[in-house]
Amino acid sequence: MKTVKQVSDLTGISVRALHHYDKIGLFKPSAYSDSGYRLYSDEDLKILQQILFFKELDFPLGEIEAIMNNPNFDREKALLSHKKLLTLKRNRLNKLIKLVDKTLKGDDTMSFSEFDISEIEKLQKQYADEAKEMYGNTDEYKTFQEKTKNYSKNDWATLYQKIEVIFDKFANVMDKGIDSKEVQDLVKEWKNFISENLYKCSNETLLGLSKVYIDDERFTKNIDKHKKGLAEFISESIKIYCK
Amino acid sequence: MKTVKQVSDLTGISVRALHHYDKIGLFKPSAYSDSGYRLYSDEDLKILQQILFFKELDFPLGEIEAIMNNPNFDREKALLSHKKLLTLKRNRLNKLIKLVDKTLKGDDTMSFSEFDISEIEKLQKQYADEAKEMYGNTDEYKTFQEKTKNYSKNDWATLYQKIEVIFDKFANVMDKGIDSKEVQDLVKEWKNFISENLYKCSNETLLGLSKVYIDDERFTKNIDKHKKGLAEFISESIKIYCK
DNA sequence: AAAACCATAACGGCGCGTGAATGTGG
DNA sequence: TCCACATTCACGCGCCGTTATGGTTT
Repeated sequence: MKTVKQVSDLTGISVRALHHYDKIGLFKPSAYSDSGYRLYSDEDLKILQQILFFKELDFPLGEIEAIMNNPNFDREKALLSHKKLLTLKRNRLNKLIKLVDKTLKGDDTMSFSEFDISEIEKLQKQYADEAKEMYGNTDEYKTFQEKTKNYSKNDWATLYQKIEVIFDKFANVMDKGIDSKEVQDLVKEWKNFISENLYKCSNETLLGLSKVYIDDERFTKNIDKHKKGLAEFISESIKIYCK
Repeated sequence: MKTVKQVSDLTGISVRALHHYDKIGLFKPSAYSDSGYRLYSDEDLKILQQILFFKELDFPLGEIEAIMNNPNFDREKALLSHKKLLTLKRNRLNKLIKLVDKTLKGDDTMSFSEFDISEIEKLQKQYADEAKEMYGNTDEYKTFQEKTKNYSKNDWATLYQKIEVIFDKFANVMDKGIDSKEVQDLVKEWKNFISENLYKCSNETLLGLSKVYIDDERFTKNIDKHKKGLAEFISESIKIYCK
C-alpha cells in the first residue's frame, strides 16, 4: 500500500492532482487509513497507468472516467486505439521537425498544415463515440437511447428546465428532514421522472445516482447551485427511500 | 491583408484565440480597418508561425511573448532549439508506443518512466533561461540585474508593497485629471522609484511602460485592482508627462 | 521535539470556449 | 434586405498550482 507521495514520486503525477482525481472520482485509492490517509494498491497503479495513456492523448478527465467506468471497457481495444493515436501524434511531430529543417535552410514558404491536429481530434472523437456505443449495450443506456432519440434541442432544453424545477422543490423542503413525507414523495417523483424521460430507473439505479451526486464534484456543484448542501441532502433522502 | 476568419481558416487557430493573443499583446495585427477590423499581413503570418512552434512545445503565452520581443531574439537559434525539443518529444512518444506494444503482448510489469516529461521540461527551462540571458544584454536589463541581484525574498516583498502604495496614490487623485500637478508629480515619483529600485527609467522607457499598462491585459488587470480604469489613467498621465 | 508527511479548504490563473449584443461589408 | 462576417464585453470551465491551517507518523 502506497501513500500519495509515494505514488506521486513513482508516477510523476503531483499530489495535488491525485487529490483532484480522487475528488472528481476519476481515480480513488482502494483504501483509506484510520486517519484518512489515501492508500493505493498495486492494482490501483495499473489503473493509473491506463489513465495516463488517455491523458497523454489529451482526453478530458471526465471522458476518461466515462470510458473506464464503461462496463464494456475493453482494455486491449483501448490499447490498440492508443497506439494508433500515439503514432499519429508522432508522425505529426516528424512533419513539424521537417518543417523546422526546411525553415532553417532558408525556405520561406510558410506552411501551417503541419500544425494541424484535426486528424488526431477526429480519431479521438471516433474513439470516444465508440466507447459510448459500447456503453450502449447496457440496459439503461438502451432505453435511454430509445427514449431520447427523437428529442430536439428544444426538447432537451425543456427537459433540463423540468429537472431544475424538481431540484428547486427539493431545496424548498430541505428543512423538513430527509425522512419527511414531503421529501420522500419528491424522491419518488424524481425516480418516476427519470424513468419516464430518460431511462428505466430502478431502486438500484437510483442508489447509484445517490452516490454520484456526492462523489462526483461536477454533479455536486450543479445541484448545490440550487441550495448549499442540496446534493448531499438528496443523496441521503434517496438512501432512506431505497430501504 | 487577411481578416480574422481567413487567418483562422488558414492556420487552425480559432478566432477567439486570435482575439486573445491580440489582447495580451502576444500577436497583434499590423493594421486595423476603419471600422476596427483586424488586418493581418503576410509578415504577421510568419510571426504567427513562430509562435505556433513555441506553442507546440507548451511554452506559456507570456513566455513566448517575452522571448519573441527580446531584441536579441535569434530566429535561427530558436529554430534549432525547437528541433531539439520536438525530437525529444517524438522520442518520448516512441517509447510510449513501445510501452503500449509491450502491454499488448501481456507484459504486466508496470512502467511509468515512459510518461516522464521531466527531461523535456528541463530543456525547456534551459531554453527560456538562455533567452533571458540574451535579453540580459540590453541596457535596462543589465542595470536591473545589478540593482536586484542582492534582493532577498523579503526585499522583493517590501518592494511590491511600495509599488502598491504608489498605485494607491494614483488612485486617490484620479479625479484631479491627468494634467494636474498632483498627478504629474506622481508620475515623476514613479519614474524615480523605478530608476532607484529597478532599472534606469528614461522617458522613453516610461513611454514604453505606458503602452504595456493598457496593451497587456495582465498589467491592466493588476493595476485596475486598485481602482477601475487606473491603468489607462496612469498610461495617459505618463504620455502627458513625457512631452 | 523536529521533520516530513498527511488532510481539507479556498483562491487563483491560464487559455481560451461560449454566448450576447451590436456593428459592417458584399 | 439578407447573410456572413466583424467587434467588444462578460461569464465559465478544465486542471490543477499554491498557500493556509492543522493533524499524523517516524
